[in-house]
Amino acid sequence: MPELPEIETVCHGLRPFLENNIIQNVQTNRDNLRYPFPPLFKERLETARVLKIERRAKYILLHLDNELTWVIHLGMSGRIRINEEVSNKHDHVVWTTQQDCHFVYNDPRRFGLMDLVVTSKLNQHRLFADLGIDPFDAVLTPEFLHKALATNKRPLKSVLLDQTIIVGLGNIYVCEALWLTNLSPFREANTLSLKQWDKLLENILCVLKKAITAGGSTLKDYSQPNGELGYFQHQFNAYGREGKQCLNDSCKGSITRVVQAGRSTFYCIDCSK
DNA sequence: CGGGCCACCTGGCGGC
DNA sequence: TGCCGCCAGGTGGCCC
Repeated sequence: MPELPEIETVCHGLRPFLENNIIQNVQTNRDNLRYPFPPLFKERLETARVLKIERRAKYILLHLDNELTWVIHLGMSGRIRINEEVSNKHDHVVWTTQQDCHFVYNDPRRFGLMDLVVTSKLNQHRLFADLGIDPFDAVLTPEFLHKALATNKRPLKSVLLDQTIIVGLGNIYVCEALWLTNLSPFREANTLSLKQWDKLLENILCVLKKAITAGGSTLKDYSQPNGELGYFQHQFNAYGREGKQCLNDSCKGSITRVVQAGRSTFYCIDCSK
């Protein structure tokens, strides 16, 4: 479930049950997700208090009172359920708090990861050292993008997916933001005017905000930790709409699916330039 | 070095 | 039914 809006939604759902609470009874049901669990994973988490939960890029950071940060990434299929006692296949990590809340990390494909990192050294950690700018960071401006990509001939689709430039966007929201801006995913980054970067950034922020408000997008399963569905998928204009009519009022075209850098891209050939 | 491709996993779905 | 191929919200290593 994991682009920026979905991670934001998960953080939001976890806070009331985890922040200021003490972790106990951590149980791992296998040795690894994408990577092995770090040494003493269970021991270092148990009795620690969660001070604050925040999102960085598509990572969930749980800052603990023992100078460590619990890093969680949901990969493609990771989910966290709260207070749902039924146990399912692929429930890989289970934990509780002293307040008797019960948490389950479920991840069929195991592209997710968990790690424990010294909080003061987070920025140097290999997962975070090369990350680009968050879309909601004021440092990210049209002027910055225009300048930074002035000689970059890569297609916009791959530039926007590149987490070393802007973080948080994934396949869905890149397709949506480009469609909203009438920009082709094949358009070379260096050919955008400052005005076009301005429009594109505005649409990126707009689509992300709307998706967060909607609780994220749910493609196959529950999105939010409380089991509620995210419902932004009902507002998709491009993603998953192959063969359907373009929703741009002044356009008679339809949405095409192509494979770009190994991933599906949905766009309108007629009105995206 | 930059960038494209493919692997990492499991499951669901459509077609035959 | 059952089997097969394709597809899926991400990342990172390898190879040119």
